[in-house]
Amino acid sequence: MSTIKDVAKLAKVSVGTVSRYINGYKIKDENRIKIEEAINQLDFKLNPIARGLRTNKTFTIGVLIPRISDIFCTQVIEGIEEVLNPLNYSIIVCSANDNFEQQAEKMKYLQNKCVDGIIVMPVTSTELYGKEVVESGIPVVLIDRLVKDCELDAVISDNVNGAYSAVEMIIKKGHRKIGIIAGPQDIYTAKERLTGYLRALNDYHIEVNENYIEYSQYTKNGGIDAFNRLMSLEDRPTAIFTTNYPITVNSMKVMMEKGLRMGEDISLCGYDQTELFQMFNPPVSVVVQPTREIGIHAAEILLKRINGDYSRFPYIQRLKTHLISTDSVKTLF
Amino acid sequence: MSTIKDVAKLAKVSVGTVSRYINGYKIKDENRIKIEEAINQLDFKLNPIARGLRTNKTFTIGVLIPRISDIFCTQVIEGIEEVLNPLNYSIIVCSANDNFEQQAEKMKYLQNKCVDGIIVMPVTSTELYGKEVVESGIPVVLIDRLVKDCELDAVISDNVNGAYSAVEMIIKKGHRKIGIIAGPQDIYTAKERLTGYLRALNDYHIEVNENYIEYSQYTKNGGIDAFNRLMSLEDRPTAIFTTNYPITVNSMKVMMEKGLRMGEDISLCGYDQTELFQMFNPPVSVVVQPTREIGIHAAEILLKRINGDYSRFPYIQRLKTHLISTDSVKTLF
DNA sequence: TTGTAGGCGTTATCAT
DNA sequence: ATGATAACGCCTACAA
Repeated sequence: MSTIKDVAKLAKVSVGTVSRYINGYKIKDENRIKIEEAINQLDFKLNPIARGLRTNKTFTIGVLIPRISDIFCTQVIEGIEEVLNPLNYSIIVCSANDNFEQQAEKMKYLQNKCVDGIIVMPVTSTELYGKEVVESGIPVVLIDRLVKDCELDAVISDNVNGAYSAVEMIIKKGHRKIGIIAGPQDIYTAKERLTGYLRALNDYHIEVNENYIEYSQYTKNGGIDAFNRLMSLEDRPTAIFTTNYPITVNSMKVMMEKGLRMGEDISLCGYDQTELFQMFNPPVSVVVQPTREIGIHAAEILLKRINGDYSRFPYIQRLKTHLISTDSVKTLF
Repeated sequence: MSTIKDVAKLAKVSVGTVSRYINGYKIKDENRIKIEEAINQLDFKLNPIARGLRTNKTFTIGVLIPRISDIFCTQVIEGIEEVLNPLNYSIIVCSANDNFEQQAEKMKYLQNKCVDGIIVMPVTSTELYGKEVVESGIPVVLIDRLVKDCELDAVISDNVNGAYSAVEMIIKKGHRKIGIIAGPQDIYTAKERLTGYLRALNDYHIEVNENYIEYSQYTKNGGIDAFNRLMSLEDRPTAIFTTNYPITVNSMKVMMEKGLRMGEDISLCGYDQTELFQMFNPPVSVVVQPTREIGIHAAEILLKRINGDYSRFPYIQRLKTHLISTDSVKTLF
């Protein structure tokens, strides 16, 4: 690997001139040409490690998500890449494995790795595990979930209205006994979706039946027990709103096992999209989040902060969801 | 941020001693204690950038995959993480966006980023785009696909036997008219799966009908036309083997649209697993790859190479698949 | 506009 | 076992 020293020698200029050329400062045309020739000839590549040592910038950003194999997370990452890659930033991906201790650890880890900024999807909304990192001054942008008592930029989707639109659709199809499997109320998203549910019932003057509100973890196996409890009620709901992907999938699984026909014996509306959902018979109604856009906006805000622009901080951006309405929710009248 | 200089000053030793302590060399107990105290007091963290400049090791490895939101890829990454994270390596994830030019670009990009090694899932098997990078001496491990004329370590799944087991199962259920939607034959995986198909037919003395062999791209929308062509044959196959995830999904989509019942009007066996596949009625037969294991083994080989151990190079590791056999393939006799 | 030289935080090579 | 010091490759005053 050749260095700017080699380039300087070959071009018969000083390293300073070479460095200035690289960094876009004005130099004599004559020198520019000589330098360019030397760079080509030596196949010179700037060493980002050395530069990072001087400039305290590594051109890498950390992305910390609850789980790597979660399609929601990776679609967000695609959005992030779309923005960051053209600017030559690389992204270090870390998984918290759905675990808040690991989240705190990985936050510190990324800080120690000298990333220029961090985009994090918190595993819980009660507290930002890894807060010390934020306090150290490194830019951090939240995605998908807000965290209590935490003044940070964030890009989330509008969960209240997302849930509202789903429940509204269910109501308009004639359902009155509508169950929900909500997530843990210490998770921001989960809380908001429950709020949307309650708000819709309220707006349409439907009395809330506490028995129809079930809770479940937002982890991989969530929803199974909750769904079973709803099904074993004496006056069971005619429709169920499942508030995230695993809960939706697992509820469907239980339905299959029990021989319940979706949209016939029981209506279902889920959250988060998979292409496969639309291939069931009937296709599954879902609230779709703008995953890619979340990534794009998060990356853009982060860049702004990295470049020292702290205007409108903390900036909380709420993106609209959209609803896919299908026969998985039966039309009663 | 404090440096080892600060630590040295506070502990009243030289920077050399501190550095030696950090790197696990023997130092006087008395000094060790003083240094540890100083480190705690200053909350000293080693700067990996500076270290990297000296040692030419960054403790980051690059992972280059065709597409980030592909579940197969992310499961592999989880395996990689499992091995690398405990060792303090971080992984930079890059997507080639199913495009060989981008693959070449990203290979160079990773090299310029000074990663210690690269794990790459090639977008095609005809050539390793980014070969110059390999020639520069940086360790590279292939996953999922081998590349022609390319002597590199690789971890792949046994596609021949994977396909063989699927077709064998179909045959044993009484089918004789078995179609296949194969992938582009310049992709190693695709070629092997076709080989497995042919070998199974041969072993069971079933004549190959060229009309039953269709090809399709391995991209997101692959399989639709191919499936339609098979369906429009006068003497159409009774069962179809779809050789990757998108083709499987899209074939199912076409079936739905045409009102063909899977496992009844037409039998289907696919490739690659999604939890949703098992929730259809009937569930979908598939060949399942050991994704996580591929990641684990790839990371382990890469580590070996990074540490200078080039024994048994190039080492090609072939992992077994397993078959989920369901009623999506009808039992004829 | 250019060259020179010091420094970024480590590690490694000397002597001691 | 330790201390002093020269690298590592780059950027950036500073002086010219």
